[in-house]
Amino acid sequence: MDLFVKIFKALGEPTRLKILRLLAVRPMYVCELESVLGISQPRISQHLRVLKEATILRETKEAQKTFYMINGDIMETSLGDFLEFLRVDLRDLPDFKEESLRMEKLDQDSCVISCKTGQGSDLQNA
Amino acid sequence: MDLFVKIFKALGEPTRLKILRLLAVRPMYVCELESVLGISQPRISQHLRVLKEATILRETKEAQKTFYMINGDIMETSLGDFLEFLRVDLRDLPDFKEESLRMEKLDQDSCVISCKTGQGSDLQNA
DNA sequence: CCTCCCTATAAGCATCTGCTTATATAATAA
DNA sequence: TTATTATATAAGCAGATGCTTATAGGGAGG
Repeated sequence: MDLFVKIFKALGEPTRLKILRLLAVRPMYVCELESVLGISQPRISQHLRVLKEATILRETKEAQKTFYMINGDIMETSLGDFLEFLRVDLRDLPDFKEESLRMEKLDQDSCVISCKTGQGSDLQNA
Repeated sequence: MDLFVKIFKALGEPTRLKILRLLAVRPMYVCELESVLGISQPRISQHLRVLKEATILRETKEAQKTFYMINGDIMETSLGDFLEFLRVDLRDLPDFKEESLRMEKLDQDSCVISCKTGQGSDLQNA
């Protein structure tokens, strides 16, 4: 889940989306991105770092230049994984261990209509 | 592009991802989410609003309760659209009109190795 | 009516984020 | 060496974000 958050956070910024879209055309040097985007070099470097730390990009050093490219089929893969994450049984997700139990308890008590009551019966098990 | 940013920004937050994952099991009332997640009601309401404004969720009012659910197949659709957005020709994206031109110019001048020079020839057209 | 229940919203606060300017680092060229 | 090119990083600041506490408002039931 943490990786999904990191990836989505990286994608949820207009400048970074633009960089990603340009690198989808072809890998580029930082200075090329600077020319094409028309924004400052530090600004680009900072966004590239975020995208790289989210495993979306990877880099290759060439002399003084740095060549940035999309990390393989990361987008297809990770977005596919995310849809799968939404589909699988909640009990199979370690991050949702407690939530899974509370939800089953809640479904058992489905005869109880009030939320307040449901919460009460839940607290008995907390 | 703005919608993509909005969607990814909404997804790039752990609490919201958890809410989304729970609603992938079944639609729920706010008070149910409160019980299952074990976090405060205002906190949930605020996150629900963000997800709703990103078109990820929709709501149905039932008396005092509000029923939240995932907005159809929004995730499959929008993530598919995003992959398509990364694939299409840059010139077909209105948001990349200027970038598209600058990039073509940059590719024309590919004989010029230096970024500095490339930037110079680009500025001639600015 | 009055009182809960459910939800939304507002205010205040601490943290995070993205930008600019300035500087550091490293490789290349003169 | 000194200067230049390419990139990364740091500092500082304004605005955004997420949380808590408090409150508002609408419906249900006594």
